[in-house]
Amino acid sequence: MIADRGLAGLKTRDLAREIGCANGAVYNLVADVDELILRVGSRTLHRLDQALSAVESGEPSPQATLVRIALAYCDFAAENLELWRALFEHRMDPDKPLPDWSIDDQLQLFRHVYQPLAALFPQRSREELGITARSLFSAVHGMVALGLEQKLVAVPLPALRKEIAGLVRAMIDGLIARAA
Amino acid sequence: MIADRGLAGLKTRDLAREIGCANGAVYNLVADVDELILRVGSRTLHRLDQALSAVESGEPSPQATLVRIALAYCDFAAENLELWRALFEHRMDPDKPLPDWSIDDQLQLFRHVYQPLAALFPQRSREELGITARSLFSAVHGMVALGLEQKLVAVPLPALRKEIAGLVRAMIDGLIARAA
DNA sequence: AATATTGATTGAACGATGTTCAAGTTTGTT
DNA sequence: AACAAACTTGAACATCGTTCAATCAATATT
Repeated sequence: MIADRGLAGLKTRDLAREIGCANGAVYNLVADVDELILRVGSRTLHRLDQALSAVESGEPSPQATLVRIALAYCDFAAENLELWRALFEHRMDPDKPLPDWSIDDQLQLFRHVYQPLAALFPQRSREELGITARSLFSAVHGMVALGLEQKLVAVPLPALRKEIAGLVRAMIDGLIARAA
Repeated sequence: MIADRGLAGLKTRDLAREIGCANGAVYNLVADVDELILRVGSRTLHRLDQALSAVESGEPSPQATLVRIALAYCDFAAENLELWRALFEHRMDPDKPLPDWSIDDQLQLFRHVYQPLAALFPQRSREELGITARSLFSAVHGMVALGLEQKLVAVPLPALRKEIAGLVRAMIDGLIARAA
């Protein structure tokens, strides 16, 4: 339901009707809609993880791998738009903290960026690499997020991919030049 | 109310009580909560615009200006966290389109990135520059958005500023190197 | 086999929330 | 003073997530 109606289109009554039970029965499977959304998010993150892993195989240069990962992220977001958006649009009540399994899911993502980065900058510490990996990931995420937004001018997907590839290469080149 | 309770904490009844009128009277000032949020967003965007303009004065190099703009964006987001989040968290019904004045507000933002970029790459066309400006802006936005997120590990603001400055410089260096 | 216990299922009900609207009140004009 | 226009009110409506007493089914126990 999230996939084709968006997070806002998820209603417990519709959901109950679709799976064939009374609306109250939803709460035997799940404590909250919050938990429901988190569990859907967990599946989405795992599929995203697989999509990113699929492009890491046998690549010559770490640079090329990073570009391919960024493009794979973009493609996944475009092909799973609503599910991907649900990962970031959803906000918990400030007092209810995220369960640990959900936090773990999210941290796994940076791993994909971390490894090629570690190959590029072997002299850097684990912390430095972790921070840079997060920054790089965030930058690409921002480009995808605003690029796929309908709010402003919609960017055609091929143009967005080209921009992402260009800017990722520029970022890596710049990082290498600064390290030298 | 958005500023200190967040978008989700904005309730028409609370609002009516706070401004001293009946809950129905809110709809004489505004057609929707959507419009209300958009109007608050407009104010936020104008203040953001001013904050970015304030760092553009008499700067030597376009590079330094771009870094300062990125940091100013980060600082504004940190100091106006909930209002800034409201700009991006809010989603309209898919059938109700954004009013023109709201779209204009948002497009103005890219102007700040466009001008220093045009100084750096005078040979590029207006379209190319516009696209690159949007990409650069989006990348910084992504770093700020995920950096200020409490969901994952909270990043201390000084560390985030350092990361943004570093990656912006790297991106610009990379763009220049590729242009050569 | 008969009964008791446990657990799932139901759907009505509650509270919160955005929105509407008939009725009442104020304000402005002639 | 009399009328019209506009504003204000607060009750009512629809739609949510969520709860829960009652019912039902299944399983365990005697």
